[in-house]
Amino acid sequence: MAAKYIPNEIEKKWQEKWAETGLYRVSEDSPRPKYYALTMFPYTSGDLHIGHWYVMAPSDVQARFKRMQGYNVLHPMGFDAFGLNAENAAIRQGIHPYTWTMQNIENMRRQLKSMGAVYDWDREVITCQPDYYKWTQWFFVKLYEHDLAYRAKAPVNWCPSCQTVLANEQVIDGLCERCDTAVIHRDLEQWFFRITKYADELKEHVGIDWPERIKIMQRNWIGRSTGTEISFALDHPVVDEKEIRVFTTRPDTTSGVTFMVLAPEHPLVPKLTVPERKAEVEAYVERSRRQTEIERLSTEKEKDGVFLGSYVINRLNGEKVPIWIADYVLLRYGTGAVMAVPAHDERDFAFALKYGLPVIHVIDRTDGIAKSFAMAGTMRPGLKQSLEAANITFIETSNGGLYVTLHGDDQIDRYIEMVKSSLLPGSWVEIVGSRWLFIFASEEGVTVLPFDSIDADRLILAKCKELEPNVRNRRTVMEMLWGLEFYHDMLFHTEYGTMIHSGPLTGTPGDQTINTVTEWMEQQGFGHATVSYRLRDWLISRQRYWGAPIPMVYCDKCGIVPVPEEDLPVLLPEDAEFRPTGESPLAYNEQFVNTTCPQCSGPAKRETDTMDTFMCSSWYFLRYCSPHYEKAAFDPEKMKYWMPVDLYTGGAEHAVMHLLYVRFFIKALRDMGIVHFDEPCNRLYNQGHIIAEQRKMSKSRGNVITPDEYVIDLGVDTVRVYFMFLGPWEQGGEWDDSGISGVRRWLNRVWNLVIEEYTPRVESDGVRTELQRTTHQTIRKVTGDIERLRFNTMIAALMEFTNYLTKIRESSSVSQADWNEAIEKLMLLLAPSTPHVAEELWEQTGHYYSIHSQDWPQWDEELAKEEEVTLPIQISGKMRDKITIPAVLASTITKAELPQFARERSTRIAEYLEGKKIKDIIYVPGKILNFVVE
RNA sequence: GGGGAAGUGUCGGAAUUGGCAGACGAGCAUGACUUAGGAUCAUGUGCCGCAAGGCGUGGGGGUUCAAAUCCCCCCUUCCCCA
Repeated sequence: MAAKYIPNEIEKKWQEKWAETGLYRVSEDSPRPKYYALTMFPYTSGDLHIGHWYVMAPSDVQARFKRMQGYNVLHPMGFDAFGLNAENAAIRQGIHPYTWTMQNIENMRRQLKSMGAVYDWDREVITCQPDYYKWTQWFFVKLYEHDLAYRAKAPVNWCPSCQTVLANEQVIDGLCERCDTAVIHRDLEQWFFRITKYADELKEHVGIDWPERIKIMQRNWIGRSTGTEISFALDHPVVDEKEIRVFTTRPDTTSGVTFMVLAPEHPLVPKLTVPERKAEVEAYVERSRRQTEIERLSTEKEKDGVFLGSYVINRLNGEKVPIWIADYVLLRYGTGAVMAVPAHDERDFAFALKYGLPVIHVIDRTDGIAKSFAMAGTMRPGLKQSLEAANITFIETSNGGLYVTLHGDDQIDRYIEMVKSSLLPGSWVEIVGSRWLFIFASEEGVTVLPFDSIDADRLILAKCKELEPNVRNRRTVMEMLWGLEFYHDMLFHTEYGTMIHSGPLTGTPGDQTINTVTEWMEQQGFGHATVSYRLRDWLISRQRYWGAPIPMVYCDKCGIVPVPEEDLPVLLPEDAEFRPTGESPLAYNEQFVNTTCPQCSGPAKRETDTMDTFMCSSWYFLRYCSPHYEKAAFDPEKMKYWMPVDLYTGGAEHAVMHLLYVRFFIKALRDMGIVHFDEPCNRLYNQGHIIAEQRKMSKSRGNVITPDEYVIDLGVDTVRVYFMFLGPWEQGGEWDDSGISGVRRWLNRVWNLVIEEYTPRVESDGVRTELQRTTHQTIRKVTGDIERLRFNTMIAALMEFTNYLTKIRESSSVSQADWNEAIEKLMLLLAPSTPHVAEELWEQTGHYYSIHSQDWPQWDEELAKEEEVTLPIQISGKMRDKITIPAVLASTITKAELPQFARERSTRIAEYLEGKKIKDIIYVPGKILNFVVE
């Protein structure tokens, strides 16, 4: 009896041997083509959990596969080691962030080693080590020198609990990403990277194979919108500015502007506030400052605002437009001011109704529908009959009022004529929707007033109030119309249509409005086409200790001076004091703060903020190319050899942060001449997430599951395979270990299959060919699946192959040589997935060390080809029988021969066809045969 | 509200992209074996039906000789953005 499979023994044995012999040491002087397989490095938060393994184990399989395929594979590992977690631990437990981080790394490294990956540990990169962050700082200076880093005062997201600034991306639903505290706004002097300079290039993903959904997310995040910047005239005694500019994507609606809204923190607000409104305005500004962005933009919340008491002039029609502030306008977006067109924007419409601001329609409906309500007692008898005669639809109320719906200009015109003659003096009727008219009748005659401007609104409302006491409390015509539910669907729309009520531009058709209006405004000199982005510059300052210090010095004489390369790194002092004050602990460290100016050698102060950790992770893949290089961030030759990355795997949660920053970084370096390519990685793949108890695993939630016990219990190869076998990699899913023993059982079977002696008995040529065919089909399937990162079906194929080989062993019907060959292929196919088992079996079957240095098996398309095919036969689309025929025949048989052929081969089919007339025969060679019968 | 992904047995999932639905594994059932194990092996296992057969891929409609797959409407879940 052969030795049993005892995972822990062979795992230890081979991991030691691989390390001793330097099996996975990577160098650049190889005749093989290079392959850079990068996995997002982990953040040093503590233990690795199975979520990390789910990311790393399949990547390792892919890298091993590429290695066997003959590539010189770089598949490195490192640690993203700066960041808030370490510092928070320091505050809570009094342990220095460096100590805490390095302890974590030690444990994580141990766990990673137990996974048996191909990582070349000589290339490990740790971002919090001075020899790494020296170069992080160096890149900062480079960006500064190329005008891609600048300092500005800006309202920033501030987490009161973490006491630090957060990037927009770190604010989730108005809460801090890390501690779920509500984020507030604060003005601070900050460092920014000019990522917006690259917005257009980042929006395109030229020449790279990235998942469509990531590209879409990045495009949405960048949010490029083309529109028009329009100037509104400002004539105010105490304000120097003579205009307020707004950005809009709907310049065609400009003549419908009935008010303007500024962000509460807009610098003009104090000056534009009239004294009697000062208290109200200040209170509102104060309140919105305390609110989170998400509260301000929430659609559930009713929009509110305050009138400043000042006006701008709409240069299109000369109308005086009141200026309001409202918190749904953000200073960061566009110009911090928007023109409000309540007739064609839902939010503005609600705002106008709430505050009694006029609503003027300036874009025609495209469906040509108009509505009118003829109130009971306002019409002479006979209108009903006229409407019926004209085929106009209406609903009569119990007291004789008519709800009229008009379709098209003809009906509207005819209706106007009918109304003109039917309307009783002292009454009015309005037509809304595809026409905006008020018809008034008095003893003197009939007056038709177009509802087309703010003045018209005033005039019409006054006349209505005279006639009807019920509407005397209405502030606008629209408020009056809104009182009638029948009209609701007519009162605002956001479609593009022909312009109306727009002076010289009236009549411009809907498909030309944007261009025509913008050109016209350009000629008139108060508007121009422009592009606006949602993407903001990347704020990188963090008021924290545990990050790379920003290498800048402030000198009274020379101003802002970067630290020269020979003085880098600016080291973090070891004796920092950790207090949650909101300022970097570095600010209290006098030895750190006080320095001399690199230019004039006079006394100067250091920048005390540190960098966002996304800066550290923006170039770590470059460092892997030459991790010990001292003269620069990387050895240019080695970088040229390895970069760009061939396959980058990691979670989709980095879609708009890390993955956008990395691309920006590379583009910036390219423009500086430091790198030679446009994109950091050619192929990106996002695996899904393993969740536990419906949530992502995290220490704070207490739902962390570590791989360690599974490894001790079942062996690491089983764990690796189980992660792959769970389901499609990109999908992730809830952790459930109920199937893991199945994988272990399978590996047991594999083990026994290979180890136990095989004795041929009756050799059969037929079985031999079949064995060969199955082997080659398996090689083809496994190769294709790893290439496409479909690990679950790859494992299933290997299981099927083992099941098949078990049957062959039972029949003992192939020669020893044929058996050995099949087993050898099986071991090679297993090598990337179960490196330890494969290596041990390789040795036990008398092969030389190491299986991982062997060539990946090739398949022969001819040998893999089926000799016979199973042909399903349908009668009128229903599956009735299957017949097995030679593959050659399947492709040569003619349609005419088929009915007879099928009858001969299948009595069932013959019965079904008995007495039936065949209307049609569908035959897809080797796939399906379908007789369509009467 | 907008954008994206998904919905298949008891469960995880498969289906070469329009051609045998349910591969592979788990679970369950029955049996065999035994140095009684976290075994191992064999057989069965979508639903209804004694059967012939019928029904079945979230629901409803459509295209097609043929739909899990394509089109339209609706429902549910997850992710991203407002």
